[in-house]
Amino acid sequence: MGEVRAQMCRPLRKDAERNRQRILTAARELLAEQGCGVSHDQLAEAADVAVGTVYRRFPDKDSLLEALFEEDVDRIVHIARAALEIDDPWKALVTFVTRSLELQAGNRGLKEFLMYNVTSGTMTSCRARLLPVIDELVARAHVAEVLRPGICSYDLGMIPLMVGPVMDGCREVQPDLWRRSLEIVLDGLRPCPERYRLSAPGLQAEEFLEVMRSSHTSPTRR
Amino acid sequence: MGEVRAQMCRPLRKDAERNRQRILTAARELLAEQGCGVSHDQLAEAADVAVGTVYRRFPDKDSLLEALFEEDVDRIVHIARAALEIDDPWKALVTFVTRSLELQAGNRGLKEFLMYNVTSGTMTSCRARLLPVIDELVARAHVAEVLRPGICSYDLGMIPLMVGPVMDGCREVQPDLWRRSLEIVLDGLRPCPERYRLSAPGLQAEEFLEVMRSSHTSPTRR
Amino acid sequence: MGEVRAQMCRPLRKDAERNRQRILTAARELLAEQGCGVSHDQLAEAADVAVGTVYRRFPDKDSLLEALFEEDVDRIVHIARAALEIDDPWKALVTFVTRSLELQAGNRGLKEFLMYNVTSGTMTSCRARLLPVIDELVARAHVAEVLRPGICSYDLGMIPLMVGPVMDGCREVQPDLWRRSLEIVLDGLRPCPERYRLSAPGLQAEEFLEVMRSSHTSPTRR
Amino acid sequence: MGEVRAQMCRPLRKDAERNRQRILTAARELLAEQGCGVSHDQLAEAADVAVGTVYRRFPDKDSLLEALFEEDVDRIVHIARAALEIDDPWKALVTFVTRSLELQAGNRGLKEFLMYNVTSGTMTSCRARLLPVIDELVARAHVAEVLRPGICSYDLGMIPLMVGPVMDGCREVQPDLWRRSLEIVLDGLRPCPERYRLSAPGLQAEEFLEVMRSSHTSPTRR
DNA sequence: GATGAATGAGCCTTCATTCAT
DNA sequence: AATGAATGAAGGCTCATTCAT
Repeated sequence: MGEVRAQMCRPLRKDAERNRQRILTAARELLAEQGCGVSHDQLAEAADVAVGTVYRRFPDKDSLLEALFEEDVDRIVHIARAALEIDDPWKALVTFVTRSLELQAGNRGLKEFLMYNVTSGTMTSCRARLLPVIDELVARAHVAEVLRPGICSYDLGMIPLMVGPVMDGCREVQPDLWRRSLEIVLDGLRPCPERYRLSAPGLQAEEFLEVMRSSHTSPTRR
Repeated sequence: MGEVRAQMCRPLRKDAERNRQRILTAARELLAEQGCGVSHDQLAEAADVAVGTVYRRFPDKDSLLEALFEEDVDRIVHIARAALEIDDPWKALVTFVTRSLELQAGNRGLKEFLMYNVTSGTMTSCRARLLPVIDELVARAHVAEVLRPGICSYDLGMIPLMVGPVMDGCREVQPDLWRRSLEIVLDGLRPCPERYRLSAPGLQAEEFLEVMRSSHTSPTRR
Repeated sequence: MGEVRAQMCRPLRKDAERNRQRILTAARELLAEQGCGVSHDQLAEAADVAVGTVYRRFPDKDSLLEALFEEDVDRIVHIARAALEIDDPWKALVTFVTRSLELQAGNRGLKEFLMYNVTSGTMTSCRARLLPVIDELVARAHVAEVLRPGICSYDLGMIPLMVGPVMDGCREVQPDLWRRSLEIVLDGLRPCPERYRLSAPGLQAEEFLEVMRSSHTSPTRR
Repeated sequence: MGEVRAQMCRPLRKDAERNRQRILTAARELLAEQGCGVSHDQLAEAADVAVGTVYRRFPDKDSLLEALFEEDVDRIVHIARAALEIDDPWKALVTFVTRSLELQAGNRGLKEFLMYNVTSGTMTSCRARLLPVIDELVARAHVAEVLRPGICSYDLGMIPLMVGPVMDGCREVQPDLWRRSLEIVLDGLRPCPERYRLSAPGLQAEEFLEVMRSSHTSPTRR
């Protein structure tokens, strides 16, 4: 919110911009380590500015989280583009998902943000940036028939949500355990003609797509 | 801890037991709605007792959460037993998982508890109660060759973690959306001979089992 | 207070008396170690009775402290009597004071009680029991002219107050340091003809005695 | 601690300094009356600031007590310096001790602080400020042979501890009664060649000094 | 704009005391 | 009489947010 206005109005004064960067840098590190619960005071101290400055730049915690998240999305877009270079469409998809999750693995704040913002406006706008690339990854896989029919980009979008808690819960035990759960999910995305079907299957693809699209155009606010 | 003693020593006095139930009832509702962050004061007010009473019965938040969780585990054990009555081994497994998740769907507190207690002692003891039954479900499925080789009970244990955030994130959009993600995971558990394999697969079954078992015998303390 | 009534009315029932003793025994130990700040719950637990029982027997903390103090006074009277057996009047006095303080040295609760009850009714009645014996010690010393003229029993009564804080403050450094301060005080009690005098001396003996006596007949209540 | 930083870094902002003074003023009064047990809430109300402000300035009770105590020490140093102006070495000593105690007489908090901080770091640093001046008072008295051989500054340091409880205990009876006990102690400090000796004297001077010095260089932490 | 002090609500916890069982 | 559960005031502390400097 506050962020948006700042970007619209005019470029920030030089020192203000420098402070903004300091805050972002400090916040990135702190949030990755300690999650979204860090206090404004901690942030301010780490950034070596006063609390008031944090508030001026990021009127609420969300606007800060969003700014950080935007940067993460940049990287994920980058990963997705890189994956498009891979010839094997399934391998491309797997590479994209795996790389994205590795990004998320060490970043506690990011996982929390994802969990509490599935339907937020920020998430919607970020999805808008990601969807074209992911759609292409998905489309290629469908053409090659290496993806279970009916799977769409939104299904991929759930994966970070699903794997995050496994990362957190198992880190102490074995930091890579999440890869096993991911493998199961990826297997679940594969086509498998002779597979048994649940008698009462969940949402079918068309219905699912409609629900997701409508929700993201006019996002539900909590 | 405090709870344990109460259960070991002798039945509570009648009035005490009544208050204990009041607290549990209020807590169940509050936690389901608002998550584990509810304060002792809120609990006391909702249960219509004084704070001190809450503290007497549940000296720390954990002991309360654990009491509630025990009840949930009771139900899940029940669900698992009921599933064993189903002839079709795959259907039994699916039914168990689905019913368990339905239990969890409306309960924010339960989901949070699961996420933050993967390696806790409580979770370990609860797992000890659940594992025998689940093991049987899994064994039957393996015998019938309807479960991907290498899948074990611990893999099933990750499912609540994985589906929880999808439930939360999508509730506002469409409360049943998680069933679709679950379907993907369940498909991932199916055997599929001709399936492609990831070039760099995650933990293999044997290694995985060893890690999980060792961690749960002497659980890592946070 | 409550104590008094209990003693007046009738002998306690046997189990009640047994509980009373348990409480006193536990309290003696706990208070000696931890001072007067121990909670009723601690006391009850240590005595292996319920809090309510502590309250029934000793309606307020003071009545318990007083009961314990009575016992201490018994011992001090005993010490004083024993000191009267010593021929050298000065040595008798010194022995009495030193032994009393040794009693007090390991008893944090006793020191605190003394400090907060100088003018209490209990203290007054205890003093009444002690005074005759101490008076005799003092009188003998005066006759032998080994005590500075004007010193009276009440002056001796201040010594435990004075040495207590030295005991507490220096225990960690050297548990016997208080003996040095005591020595100074004892030296101050000796006659010393050629001694300089303070230009503005404090209360003179007669006045002092009068003040003390009047205060102790009808003790000021805080 | 919190205090220290404030004093080191830079002068406080004007409004902050004003609040700090308010707090100190209120605290001085409250502590003098009610002892060190006053709560942060009481302090805040008396100072007409919010609790948070008290905490910001004095993160723990100790830092507040220390700030107050520093001021008291300032005054005592002043008194000691003034005493050095007095020609008669004994009279100088007596004046110093008496004036210091008068400062302490009406201040319950100060007495408690002294009693519970004999070996604290604060006390050690304060002693460091006082010792030079007191040493001079003591040295002059020794040269003039009006002080019992072996008495040192540390012995004088015990006097406030000793007289404090007498002040408290007797205030209601007669607020000046402590002067009589002080007189005894002062007499104990006088030289007196023909005086009897205790058969088993306490710590001798050399040993005493060593104990005290070592303890105050590296103070024992409670 | 930046600063950081002040605010005060709100959480956690303990404990003296009462009173139903 | 004994028990021990319940009460609730009170103290300790933190932190998001505002606003004077």
